Amino acid sequence: MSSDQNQAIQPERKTLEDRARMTELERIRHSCAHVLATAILRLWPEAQFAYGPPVENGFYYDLELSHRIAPEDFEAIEAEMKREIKANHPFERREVTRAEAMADAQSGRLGGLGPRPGNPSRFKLDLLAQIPEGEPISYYQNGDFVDLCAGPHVMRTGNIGAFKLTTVAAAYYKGDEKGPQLQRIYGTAFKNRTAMDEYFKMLEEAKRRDHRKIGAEMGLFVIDTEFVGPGMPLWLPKGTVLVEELEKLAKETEFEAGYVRVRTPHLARERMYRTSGHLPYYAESMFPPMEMPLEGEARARERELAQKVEALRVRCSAPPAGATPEETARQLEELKRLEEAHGQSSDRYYLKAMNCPHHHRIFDAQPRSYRDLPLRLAEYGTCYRYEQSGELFGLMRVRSLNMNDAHIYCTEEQFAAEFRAVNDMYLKYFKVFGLSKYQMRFSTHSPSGLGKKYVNEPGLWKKTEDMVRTVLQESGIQFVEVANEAAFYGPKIDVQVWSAIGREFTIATNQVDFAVPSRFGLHYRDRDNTDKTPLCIHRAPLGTHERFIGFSIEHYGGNFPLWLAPEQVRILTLGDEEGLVRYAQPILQELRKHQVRVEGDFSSTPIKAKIAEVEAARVHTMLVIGGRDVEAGHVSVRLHHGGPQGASPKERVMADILQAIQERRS
RNA sequence: GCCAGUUUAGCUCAGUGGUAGAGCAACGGUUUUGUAAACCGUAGGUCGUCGGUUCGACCCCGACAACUGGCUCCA
Repeated sequence: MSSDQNQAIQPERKTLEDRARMTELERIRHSCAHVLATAILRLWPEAQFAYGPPVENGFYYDLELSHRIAPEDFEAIEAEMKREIKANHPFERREVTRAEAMADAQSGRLGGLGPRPGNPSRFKLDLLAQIPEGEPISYYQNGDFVDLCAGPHVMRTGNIGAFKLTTVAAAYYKGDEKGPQLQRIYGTAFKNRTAMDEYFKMLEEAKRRDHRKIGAEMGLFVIDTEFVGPGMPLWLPKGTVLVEELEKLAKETEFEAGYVRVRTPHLARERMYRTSGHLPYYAESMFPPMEMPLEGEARARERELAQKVEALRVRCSAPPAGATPEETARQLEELKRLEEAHGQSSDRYYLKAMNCPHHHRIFDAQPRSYRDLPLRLAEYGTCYRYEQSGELFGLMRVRSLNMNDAHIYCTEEQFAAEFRAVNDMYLKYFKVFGLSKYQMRFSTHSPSGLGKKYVNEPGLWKKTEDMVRTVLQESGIQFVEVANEAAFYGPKIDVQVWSAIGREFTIATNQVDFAVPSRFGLHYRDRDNTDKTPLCIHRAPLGTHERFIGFSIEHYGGNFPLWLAPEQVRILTLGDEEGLVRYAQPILQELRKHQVRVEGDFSSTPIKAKIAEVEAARVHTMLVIGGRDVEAGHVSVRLHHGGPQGASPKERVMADILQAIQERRS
């Protein structure tokens, strides 16, 4: 994928070398962003501009303006943009000194049509401060509009062939949730009208493939927000087929690769997530805990403890007149101790947001020898994550999810081979699904996050990151390395894929964990009769059912290969005459006997109508049976989206269907 | 969570300050057929929820919820 996609996700300063590599189309779009700013300033001269880069499908400009720009404003803005393009102003580059740039920013000239006294260009001032000492500072000017910009641009505004504003959104300045929120105007631009029309046609097609639309059409899943809750899909029978076919594939693949399966509950005590270290990092994303009533003695003890704490609190907040400072300090100490004990004695349960701690406890449930390693524990575990409401998105981002999870416990020596095997498993899956557009992202820590976002083990970070990098390089896998995106317990590889709509998703993950096993005190007895802590690899090549199926729906446009199709075969008779039904019925029975998902339509409905219905339902194969077929011992095959395939002996057709399913033929 | 928009029948959508329509789907009939839609009929909605303005609200205003497009986050 283009580097702009990454820039959009992770806005880092482009280097001058990056900029020099900007394609013609990117230059057009970047220039169009300047033209957009020019137009907005004509309408609202006080607007303040921040970033205005090209992105994968167009460009945007972030701005601050008291007027809320709405799509109704687009017409007026586009009219101004057209004027600027028609004027065909050249984009003139000028290098300036830092002092000059600061002065122009102060006067409001930068990112404006002229000086704006009392309205300094505050974002440009901030951007200036980010330009490293010694790097040239440049302006680009088109007409009256002067912007702080390293370029490059097209020669003239007239070189922007076709453009259109698309949406308005909010964006945080520099992506910081706590920073100021700006208005972001998105648009797109192309060399000419034809290219732009093609793009919008593609968007239309993408909309048709949207997994939410197809999911409803095909009856795959529903999200019942009223009774179940947002982000918690219900799998309908046809969607459940997809879930179970995926599980079958995963179980077979993992079995072959030496995994063993386990099953764990959906809940665990608070202690689990305190020990794992997830709570401090992750509490926001977990459903709030369930407080369990205590019983018997525990309850009496708890009550006594609560009283003691309360009494001590009163005494500490208002010490008696004669109390010495030592006494007060001692009581504060005591209060702290009791409060802690009080907190620990409560009985809280959390819905699990991840399976690893449960698996760690399984590892610890039996004594382990180096001979047991690598131990690969696999589970399709159900997890619950309290994602922010604005994050929820069809099947792609949900609150209840089924992970294709496994944890591999291994020695350092085994690590490389195991990690490589996991990567190979990804590639194997991608082949089954015909996924060719993907990118491996190697996420590392950042030293500034140590002790906050990341466990404070600089040495281990370096060591494991080196190990992963080496594996990737040795196996010749293309990857990009991204700093400051690791898990809190170690570096990871995420596999990004792009849906038909061009949306980017992390579909799979492969993570190293050097921290949590030791927190759980996991160990194995090594050759030299000492206890050692294993390394742990967290991996989920198929991600979650929810996301993977959501993605597959869009990938296939709902036209699943035979092995995955919710309804694989439908048998259609030409009318409901007894002879036809008598011939068709045993074919249906025979296929069912072999676990084929087959239905029959032996009604009197006209054949054209039956076919129309089956095509709309996206059933993979149709077997049409009329008088001619009965006479010859044939069935007429028709494929969804493939049209009539002619008549063949029924035994041969059935055998071929079974084989295609068995091979998971694409 | 933040910004903007949307919410009318199962689905796709009309509609007006004076208490709602179409097509498809569903259901009941008729129809007996060779590869994407045969005909007739029936039923279906306190117009997202709650509150306000009004003689009167699906329509105007407000709050909330869900969804959509982004941002932040992420499997």
